[in-house]
Amino acid sequence: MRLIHGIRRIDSPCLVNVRRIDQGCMPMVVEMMSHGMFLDLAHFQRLGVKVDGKMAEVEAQIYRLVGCHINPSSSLQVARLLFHELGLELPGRPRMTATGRASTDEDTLSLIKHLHPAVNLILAHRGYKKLKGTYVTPLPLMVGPDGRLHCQIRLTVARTGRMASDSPNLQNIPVREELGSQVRCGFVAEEGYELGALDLSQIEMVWAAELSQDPAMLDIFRRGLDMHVRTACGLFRPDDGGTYHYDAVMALIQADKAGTLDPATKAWLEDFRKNKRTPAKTLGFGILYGQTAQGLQQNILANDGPLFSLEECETYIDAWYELYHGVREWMEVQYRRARQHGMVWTAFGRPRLIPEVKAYSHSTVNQGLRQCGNTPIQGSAGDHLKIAMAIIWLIVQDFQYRYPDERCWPLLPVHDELIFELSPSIRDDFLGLAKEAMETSVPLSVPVKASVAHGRSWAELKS
DNA sequence: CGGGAGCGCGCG
DNA sequence: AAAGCGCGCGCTCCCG
Repeated sequence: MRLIHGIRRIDSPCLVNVRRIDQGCMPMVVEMMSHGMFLDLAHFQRLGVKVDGKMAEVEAQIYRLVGCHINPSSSLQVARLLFHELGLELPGRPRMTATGRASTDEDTLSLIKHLHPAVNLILAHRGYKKLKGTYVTPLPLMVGPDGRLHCQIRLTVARTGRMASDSPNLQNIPVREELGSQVRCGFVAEEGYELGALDLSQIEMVWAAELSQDPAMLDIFRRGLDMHVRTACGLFRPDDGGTYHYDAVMALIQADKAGTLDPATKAWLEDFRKNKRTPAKTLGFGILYGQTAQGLQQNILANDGPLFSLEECETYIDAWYELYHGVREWMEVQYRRARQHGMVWTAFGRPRLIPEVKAYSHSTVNQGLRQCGNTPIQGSAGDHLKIAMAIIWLIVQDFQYRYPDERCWPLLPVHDELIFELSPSIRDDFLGLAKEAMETSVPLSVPVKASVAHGRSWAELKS
């Protein structure tokens, strides 16, 4: 099978292919950097005042509680305050950083937040300070004379082949938390235009299915099922000992969307989401990263899920690999490949050297093995977006030629999505064609789905 | 005062 | 202890 510009799927290292992929997306990348993103400076101004207010409030509360001024940004001072002066005890073993100092990161502090009100205040302060210092204050200062924010897009820094952004990094603009997503509200289209987004749906899971050719995974994506519900039904048992049935759960989800669910069933569904589907989703992503039982336990907890014992976590990891056994076999192939060749590669032949697999240290070897499992998946998805960009670039040029008075600007790639600034009059046509191009740019064993969104600000692009 | 670890955390 | 992949970056702390 042959893709654009002679790019092809190939199961061996192929630098010619890599050059074709990276050069293919260059025209769009160059244009993205030169357009830049438009900021609503007044919004940032208001947000700054708001965050400053909250930060001052929290500082005062901390002072009132502990009677002295500490710097919540200093992990040393925080550790001294919490663990020595207040004498708070961590459940389980003490958590240390790599250099042997007491850890004070969010996961650690959340374990003791019920022991003293200052803990939550310190976390809150960190959040505000991060928001202010990383986004709200510096970004408006980096706007160019054209009123727009230009980043550098790096094609080759990430060793998986993903793109990266710096000066500033526009690929880590907040979105997950409510207050953080207000930063995205400040990324807007210029007056008279709109932002549009195209997203490769679940692309890493799709590539896991494609690379491993695991039958159960292929079946899920071919039939367009909800993988996490499916996994949850395969892994978990209801308290009454029966089994969850995929079709029954999906029927409830549909009914919930239609708003025709009685309160009791709705509560049951919420419980299923929180305690079954989300943990199954967390587990699935963890698997792609080579996560162990300990990490999984923490992560499910961090995602507001139930506390599983380490034994349970191990059982679930094993059960996941049982459910999708092709993935385990594929990972073994990657390990062997790395030991033999010292490298792994993506579906398009982009190689990554993994010298760690030959190291003496166990932990280093294990780190290398996790990279072996993850790199072809993350990297193939990265190649995939680059190839999609090369093809969508043709559509962009076509629109720019046919509608010289309208705007059709690519602005930013974000790992599995593309952001554009568009005239409303061409928006639907362009996004429709680009969506189709994105879905067909790389033919796989399963359908590739792209999702589309548009709105005045970046915050409205969640589809 | 500039440079560089170390830590922590934002995103996919 | 993060034994979770890939990035970039701000702040603290310490050094020369």
